[in-house]
Amino acid sequence: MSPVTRARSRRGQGERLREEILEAAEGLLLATGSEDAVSIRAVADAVGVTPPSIYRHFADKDMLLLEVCRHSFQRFDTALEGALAGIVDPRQVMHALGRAYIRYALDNPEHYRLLFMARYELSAQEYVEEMVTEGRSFHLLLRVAGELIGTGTLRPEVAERGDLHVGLLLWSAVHGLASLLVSKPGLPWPDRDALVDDLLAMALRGLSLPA
Amino acid sequence: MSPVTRARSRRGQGERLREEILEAAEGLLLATGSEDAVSIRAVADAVGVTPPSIYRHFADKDMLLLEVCRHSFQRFDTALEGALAGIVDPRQVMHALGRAYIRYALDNPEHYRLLFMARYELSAQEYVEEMVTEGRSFHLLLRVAGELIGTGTLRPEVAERGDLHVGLLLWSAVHGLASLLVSKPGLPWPDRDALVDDLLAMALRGLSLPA
DNA sequence: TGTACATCAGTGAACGCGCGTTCACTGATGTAC
DNA sequence: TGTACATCAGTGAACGCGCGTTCACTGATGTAC
Repeated sequence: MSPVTRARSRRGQGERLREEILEAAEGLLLATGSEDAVSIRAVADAVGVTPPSIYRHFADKDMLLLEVCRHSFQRFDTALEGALAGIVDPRQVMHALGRAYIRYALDNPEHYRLLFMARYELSAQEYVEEMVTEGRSFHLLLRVAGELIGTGTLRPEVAERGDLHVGLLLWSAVHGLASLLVSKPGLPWPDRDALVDDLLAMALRGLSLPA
Repeated sequence: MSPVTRARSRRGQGERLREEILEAAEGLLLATGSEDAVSIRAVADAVGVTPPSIYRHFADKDMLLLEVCRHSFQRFDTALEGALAGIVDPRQVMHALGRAYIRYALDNPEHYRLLFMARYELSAQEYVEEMVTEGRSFHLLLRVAGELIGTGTLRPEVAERGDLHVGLLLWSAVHGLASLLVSKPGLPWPDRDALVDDLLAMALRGLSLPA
């Protein structure tokens, strides 16, 4: 119960606390599994600092949450990219991507909620959507969609819609399963791996010409 | 600014207020577009009554929200069923269902959030998931999935998984698009109707034997 | 037909809580001379 | 090498707010006699 004794940061070392605050906020999100648990006071407590000192590093609570979001997007990007090592065939890349995507959502449900399911007020909403469209994962998705089109094996009426259209269709399928698993874990889910594989097979086959 | 003058309910008419409370809560959700705006006090205000009188009709706030949820599920069920009038071919039923589903989500984004995207505490979570699995729409989904299997036009390795598996795959695809449209309205969405149609075509084709 | 009374829908005031945020401050750190 | 001083990371106390919930109550309604 005795508070953690912190050495005050040396001059010019103030940035260290900033990082600790972000990590604590992310940790709280993961540990409590609830966005509501991330309050200025709870974060300050977790870091071992008083609430006002948060404001030296973040303008207000919204900005803090936005930065947590940015961090989470980067973790997410890294996780997806890591799953693609050495795979070149676009169909296999898409499978690996989908599997890694759903795995990330299941392993980090609260982060996933924050990235793709949460509601934000108008100004924050804009920022978060920009994080999506400017993010590495979104570009990865579009690139793979483009490569799929490039193989010439997609149905022409699909291919001509372009990579954004194709990418969003694939993302919809994968996000649908991921977010249902996250928000309704208690449904009578059949074997998850089979479901994921069948979903990806369904989506890719549905876009493709008959073999 | 002057408060609405309400006649007190006659004896035995107390149930009327209960309905008004539910309607006000739903209205608040729709109007403000935010679950946070649904507070006991705000609901009481909207109805023209003092906060404590809510407790005559609902044990606590969670119970109130749960009842709002139940109401919303019924509106949702009714909307879906209404879209199927006269359609018998399972593929056409699935298309109509998917279109109605996404239309409902876009027309009632906050209700959709409440039903399929929100986080609930443990006890409430159970109730809501029961509302899903016991609901008319879920049964409708399973029935259509079963009918699709019954046509003999699905791929055998898919058909043999059963209607729950097939139903969840179709739901995933549709929910994915619906929930992305709801949570990321600012993305560079191509034509929505085309996207919906292509998504449904993709899913159904992906599950089916080549024509 | 008139009156005393039980019922019960809704009130008014208050509680304790955790929240985001502010403000004037402290005191160790590093620097200028 | 020693000392006065500016810097600035972090503190302590307090603010006002809206919230869910409680409690003892009021007073119109309907009923029993």
